[in-house]
Amino acid sequence: MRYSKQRKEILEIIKTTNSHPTADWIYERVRTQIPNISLGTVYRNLRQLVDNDLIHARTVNGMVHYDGNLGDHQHFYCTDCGILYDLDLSLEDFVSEITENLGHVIHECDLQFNGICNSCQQEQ
Amino acid sequence: MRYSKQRKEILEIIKTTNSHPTADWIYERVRTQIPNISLGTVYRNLRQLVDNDLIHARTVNGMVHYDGNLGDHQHFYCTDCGILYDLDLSLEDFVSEITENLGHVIHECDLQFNGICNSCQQEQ
DNA sequence: CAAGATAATAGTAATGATTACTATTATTTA
DNA sequence: TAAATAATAGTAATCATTACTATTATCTTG
Repeated sequence: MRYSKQRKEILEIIKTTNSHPTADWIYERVRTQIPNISLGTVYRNLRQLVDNDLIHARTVNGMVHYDGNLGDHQHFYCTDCGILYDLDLSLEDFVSEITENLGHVIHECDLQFNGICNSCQQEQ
Repeated sequence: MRYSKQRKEILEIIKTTNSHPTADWIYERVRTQIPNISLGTVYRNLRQLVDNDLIHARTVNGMVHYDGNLGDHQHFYCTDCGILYDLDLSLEDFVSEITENLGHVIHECDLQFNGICNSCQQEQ
């Protein structure tokens, strides 16, 4: 992977933003620095950066949000204002942390494990 | 909300399918019963059914999957074959249940809480 | 350091899932 | 049973994302 100034700028924006921006938001932002950058370049780089594990992608409400924080952490999504908050919690007491300490009201809990299932392992 | 034969058939399909189908899969399936049903009708009904909490929607890999199982449960997504398995686990011992009993290998854990955040509550 | 190899780019066209629109049809309820 | 209106089929439009192509920038190696 080569490092063009477009790629450097896109990575820099994601790394210094903790609001989990979308591709379009990143495009508008990077255009202030590189006015004639192509939207396709933004998408190509986002995919490249995710594939190389330099950033993470997360789909919320059908839109992909990018996250430069690679540390193991969870999220709280406000269904009213749409902000996706970072959470840094131990599994034992996350619920009380969210409701009592942070004051958010939980309506849904969205837990999913990704990996290779039993039957796919048999085939290898 | 009225109950047309299209709506009844779509709901029936989702309720009797545990493979978390997509809109397009449901469209192909319902067409065997109602050949001239419109794809728009399928989407309109899926939204309606989700809004009325008769089914749940879940986005995986940028595609919306529908779930007729309204009970509190978690999921395991195989990144190889793409099957989204149902899990019914207590939070304490879910990881050992998945790896030891079910034999799946976990690569990622995707945990998100949805609700109303502290600052949105202040505004009300 | 120069030059060839090739990865990345800008710009544009295409795709694919989903939504909007409109005239017509079906369901409801009084 | 008939008026009120929700839902439909069919089609066009939208919106995020991807594909394509000729050109440009980056990397590597002699």
